[in-house]
Amino acid sequence: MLEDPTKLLEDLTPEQGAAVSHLDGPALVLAGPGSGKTRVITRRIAWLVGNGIPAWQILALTFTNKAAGEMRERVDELVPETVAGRRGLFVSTFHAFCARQIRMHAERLGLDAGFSIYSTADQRSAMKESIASSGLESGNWTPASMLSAVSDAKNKLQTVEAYDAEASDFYTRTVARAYAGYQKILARNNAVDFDDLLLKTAALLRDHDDVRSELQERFRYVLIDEYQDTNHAQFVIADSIASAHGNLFVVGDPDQSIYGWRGADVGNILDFESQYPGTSIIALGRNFRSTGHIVGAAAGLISNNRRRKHKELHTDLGDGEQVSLLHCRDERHEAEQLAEQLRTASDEGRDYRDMAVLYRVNALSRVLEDSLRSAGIPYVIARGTAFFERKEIKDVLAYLRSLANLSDEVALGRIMNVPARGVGKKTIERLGRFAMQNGLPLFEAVTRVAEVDGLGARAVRSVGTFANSMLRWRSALENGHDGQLPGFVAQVITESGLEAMNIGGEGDEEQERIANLNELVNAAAEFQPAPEQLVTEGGGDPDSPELDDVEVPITLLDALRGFLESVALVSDQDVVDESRGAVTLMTLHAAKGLEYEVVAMVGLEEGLLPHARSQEGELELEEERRLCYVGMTRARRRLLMMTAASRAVRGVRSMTVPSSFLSEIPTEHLLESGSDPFGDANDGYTIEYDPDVVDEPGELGLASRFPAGTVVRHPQFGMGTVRSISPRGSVSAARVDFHAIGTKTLILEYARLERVVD
DNA sequence: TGGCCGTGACTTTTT
DNA sequence: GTCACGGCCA
Repeated sequence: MLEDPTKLLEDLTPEQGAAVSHLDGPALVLAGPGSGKTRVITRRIAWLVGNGIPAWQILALTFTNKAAGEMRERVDELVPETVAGRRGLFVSTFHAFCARQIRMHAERLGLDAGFSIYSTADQRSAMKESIASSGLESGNWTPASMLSAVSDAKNKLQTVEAYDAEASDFYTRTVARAYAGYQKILARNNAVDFDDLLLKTAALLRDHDDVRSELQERFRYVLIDEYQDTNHAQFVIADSIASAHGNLFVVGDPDQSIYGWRGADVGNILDFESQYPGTSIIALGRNFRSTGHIVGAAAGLISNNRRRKHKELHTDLGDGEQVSLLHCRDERHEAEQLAEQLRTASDEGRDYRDMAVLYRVNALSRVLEDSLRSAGIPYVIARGTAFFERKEIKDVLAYLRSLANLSDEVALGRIMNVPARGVGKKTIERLGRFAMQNGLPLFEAVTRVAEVDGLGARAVRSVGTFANSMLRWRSALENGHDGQLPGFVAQVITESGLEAMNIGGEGDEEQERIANLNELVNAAAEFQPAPEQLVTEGGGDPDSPELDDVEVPITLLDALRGFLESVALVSDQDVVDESRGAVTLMTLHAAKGLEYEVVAMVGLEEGLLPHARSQEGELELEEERRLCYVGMTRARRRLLMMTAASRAVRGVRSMTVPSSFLSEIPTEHLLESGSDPFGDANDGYTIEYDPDVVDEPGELGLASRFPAGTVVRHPQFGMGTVRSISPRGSVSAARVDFHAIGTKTLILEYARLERVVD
């Protein structure tokens, strides 16, 4: 193919071709759903290589490992690695790219190369500690809210100092203190969080001319996928690398911007033109994915957004099926109907792997799983991090992380007494005090446990044994090579006693835990550093036309660090695997960039989509609408949208209102069916609810169910009479006279009050 | 010290 | 309905 690069353009539309063959200067590709965005990027890479640009000068950035992997694969198909100038292509996620830069220049950022990347759970515990030690004890400051404020700041590249300088009111002053304490803890543990990866890379590029010019020199061509979801930090990083040569090629769709809450700035794509004068703009409006009714329905919906660039969408694939809008009685009914629909599609000859079920919140998956399981329909849930959040896996990872980064006291604290070895809170406290008093890292105190005062003989012996194991493993890491990684992981699992601890019983859970531990060893065996990690160590000399074919040997310690990094940066999408022959269940967010023959969206109700937490402002509402749009446009041939007339949330059942988005879809594209719980009930089920509830849909339902005078029963307080009901924010407070204990105020939504019928 | 149990708190989306 | 934490008992 490469002998004649123009062949790369043959089966493309003129617009696609223009994008692919764009050579120098900034370019913005506005790519509607299904318009061949990935195709354009991969062809373009091949085109550049075919036109004499060495692949190692090309940097392609994505948001998920899955997208990066697919891009690599598809480029391989177009231009095999054996072709001259093809080696060294750098395709990576933003976060992995940044992690690598930080690893290479760790010392300049005050880090050790073995730094840990903190997971959400680690972040929370660090923030908790920060809040506690900053004396912010009054309960109003939750770690979650502080972390989100800190994350916002970091995404805007505000360091502690910058944030502090601007903090003027009580709230921001408080955040500033929590932020400062939090960063101190991260530094002490030689750790960074997700946002730091971006922030520190941006700082590295800003403050170190040599690093910046090296990257600028090497990466003459920068391509970015899903540009609408970049935040300010990512913009600065990309801009800083691409500014020297100006070859910044971005692809995205403002209508699919769904990460505003995470700091993504649609302004990056909307203002691209003015940021980069001379930008070539190419709009891809033809949809190759979906049939007419699906495209029409989605286009009708998104046209309700006021803040957008108008864009025509069209398809040549014919009208196809109308979008089915199916109303169900409740979430169980919805789940059963879903299973039935999937079964029908399968009976029609469609493969389960070509079907996906999308929902707004993860909590919805449970009832769907139950139903699919009992219907015998194979399914997988796309939750990339779920595996690594299991306790037995977290334990092993804490060992590994602690070994990779001896300063990581969060990890060390987790494992000192796991499996239980008689090292309790007191012992850990004394070790900590000893470390503090002598200005030592905690790990040092552990290895010198004999010097610590006040410990019992048993504790000294246990800690000593633990310390010896750690030192032994650590020296194995330093002396080993990368091929030993799976063996090493297995060794730690066994010798630490974690294996014995989990072998305990015979139940399904125990079996599963052991299987998971084995799975982790497999993951280590499958782990390979991304190809680009192997190539450039020193060989990345921008003047060398071709990189060495020699792969630099990697030590076991480096391999472990790479493995832990890949574990820290998995996304939900990364575990989506079409080859499993199963229906994929995932959130709407995780579905971005994917496509399926049959797509079902469930829970299309007010409060869920749009989500209650985003109904305050017009901006948030528009993002919810885009989210709905993203979901709908994942479907190639059949789109099924479902509602439940009543839904139990946190154990409380209430009537729902269909999503307002549904009424924004032009009716000619819709085929509405299903039961109307308020109409006649001869459609196969009977109404099983209290008439009081049915009369009052929505959140009023619960309050109206317990008017003053209602006799109720509470699981703890026994029988009582409702005295009054008053709204309290989004919930209702009830004052109840309990016969046994007197008057109490309860939140209706949480108290499990039962109406007692007399 | 460790494990169990009860209570209370909370519940969007994620690299 | 789920999880985390604190208190209590062995």
